[in-house]
Amino acid sequence: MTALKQELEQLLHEALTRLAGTLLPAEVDLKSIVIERTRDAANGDFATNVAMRLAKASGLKPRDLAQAIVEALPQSPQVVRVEVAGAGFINFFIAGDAQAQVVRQIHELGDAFGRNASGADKKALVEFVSSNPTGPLHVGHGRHGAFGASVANLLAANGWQVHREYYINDAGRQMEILAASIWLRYLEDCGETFRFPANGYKGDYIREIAAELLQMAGDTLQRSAGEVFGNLPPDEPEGGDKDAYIDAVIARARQLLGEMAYRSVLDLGLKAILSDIENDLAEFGVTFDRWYSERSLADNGAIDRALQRLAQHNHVYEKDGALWFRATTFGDDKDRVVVRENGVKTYFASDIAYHLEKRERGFDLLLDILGSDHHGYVARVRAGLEAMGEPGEALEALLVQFVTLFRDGEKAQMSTRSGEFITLRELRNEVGNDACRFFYVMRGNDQHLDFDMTLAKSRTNDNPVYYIQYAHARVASVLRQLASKGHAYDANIGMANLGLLNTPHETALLTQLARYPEIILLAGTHRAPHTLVHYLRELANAFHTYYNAEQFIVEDDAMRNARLALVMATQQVVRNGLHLLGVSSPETM
RNA sequence: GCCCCGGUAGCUCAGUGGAUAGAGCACUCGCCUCCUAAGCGAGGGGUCGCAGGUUCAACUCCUGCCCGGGGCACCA
Repeated sequence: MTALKQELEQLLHEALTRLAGTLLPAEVDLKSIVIERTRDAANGDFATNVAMRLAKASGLKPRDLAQAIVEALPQSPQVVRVEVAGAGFINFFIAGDAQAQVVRQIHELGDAFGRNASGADKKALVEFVSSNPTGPLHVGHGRHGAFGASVANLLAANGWQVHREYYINDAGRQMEILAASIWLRYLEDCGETFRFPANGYKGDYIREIAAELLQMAGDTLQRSAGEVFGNLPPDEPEGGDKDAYIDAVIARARQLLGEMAYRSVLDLGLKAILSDIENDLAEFGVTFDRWYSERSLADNGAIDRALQRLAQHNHVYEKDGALWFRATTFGDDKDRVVVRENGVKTYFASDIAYHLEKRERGFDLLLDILGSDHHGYVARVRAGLEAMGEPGEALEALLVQFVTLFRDGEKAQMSTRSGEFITLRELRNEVGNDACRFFYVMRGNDQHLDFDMTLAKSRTNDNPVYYIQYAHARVASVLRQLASKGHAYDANIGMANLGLLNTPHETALLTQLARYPEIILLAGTHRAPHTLVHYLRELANAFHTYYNAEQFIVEDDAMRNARLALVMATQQVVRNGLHLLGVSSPETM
């Protein structure tokens, strides 16, 4: 909420209060005061539809009521003109020097300009990426990283206490498959020959970890192919079931290696892959306050606590030897198994335990950023929270749709080098971190994303990242020119002469600058970084237009410093906005 | 069958119930002896998937239908 908007609200509030009991009912609903920026400058700077909303209650025609409200409005130095327009809009025209005050505010607040306290120190836990540690990150994970980091930044800018977390799925069958895959590649390195399981992980990174294992363990873990594969059920190419086959291979590995050695192979793989993911994300500017292990939930009893909570509230029952959570009571499609017939707890059990544990840590908002294919899971976990006596609304899930890469107008999902899916690292290396971070959040999360690599790489005016960064660099360039022409910016002169900024281009730029705090609030409330992206483009456009129309470094001290104050404020806002998106603000380009 | 997301300009997409539905790209035409032309300006382009409904006012809310994507495990 900008100061001007608040001022107008106050004025309207007074006007409506004056009319209450005469033209308006005694009890006026003050929530009907909505002030918006106008789309068209011909309709003033701000407008309200309050007369149309209250027309029925007053018995007047909207335009007549609007006129009465206008007449009841107190005078204000900020407002030069108020008029009734259209179906009953009240349009406000703001005085130029009042608009220019935003420049002063930006200079005073600097990096903090645009922040607000709407989050009121509420605590949010943003969980994102949480990719299974079975291989490198791909381009879809990149979108999750960029989106999650930007949403977290936006929440923080809105006054939230934000905690960023990555949930490590280190306790499941896919980890067993990882361990077996590494061991089998190791056996190949030891000279054994066999056909690799259809369901094993086949990426090159497995061979790299296997090589590391060979170096560490020598041939101490070697077993003959005959021992390993004797008496196993058929694999898929032989007409068997690939899942049953890989499970048999895993069991055999356990048996031949012993639990200790098997575990060490698994942990080696987990550690290697996790550190690769962590480095990848850190290079991408995406960091976490905590990497939360799924295993630790079982170890610290959180799962048992959650199951007890469910039992206490009478929301579990036994059927077919398994323990079921009565999720249908809470709006889910079907009841869910939490402990299998074989006594093993399901993934869902650790999931609700994890979310309960998040609440126990005191978070008001549990924001999960998930792949769109996880949508069915949200109702379940929310049901679990409610069943345990926690508010279901605390869980908010944002579903991120798929990414399709395009290169030269063609789909490009596969890496030409490895023949596998393009990794995030490859994408970053090809188009650069800034373009990646930016392109990933250009679209709303519920929109499929076509990622145009050719455009992201291009150093042309088509590329929106450069367009915005260029605005920042251009201001830096102006300041360099200023020095070389023997001038220095004088803040006192600049601030004293903000009233000189009254050309249409200056007014347009001032309006854009004043919108920034509103955009931060909006983008934060909607968890919508793309709103900020679009705004920054518009801001850059207003700046470039101004740049083309006017010379900033002029002889007149008052004018020069006023204009410099304006463009430096613009630079600050561009920098603040790009920072929230994880994009750099270069001084030169 | 049920659930979620999308359907807006040739293409990619914005659009908190408000005024003549916007931007970028593409296309056409202009602008550097001047702070970076990675820039600026002008122009053509639309039954907002379809049909009802609510409302002073619907791209926006509700219902139904059509098309596209995804999901519906004692997997994780």
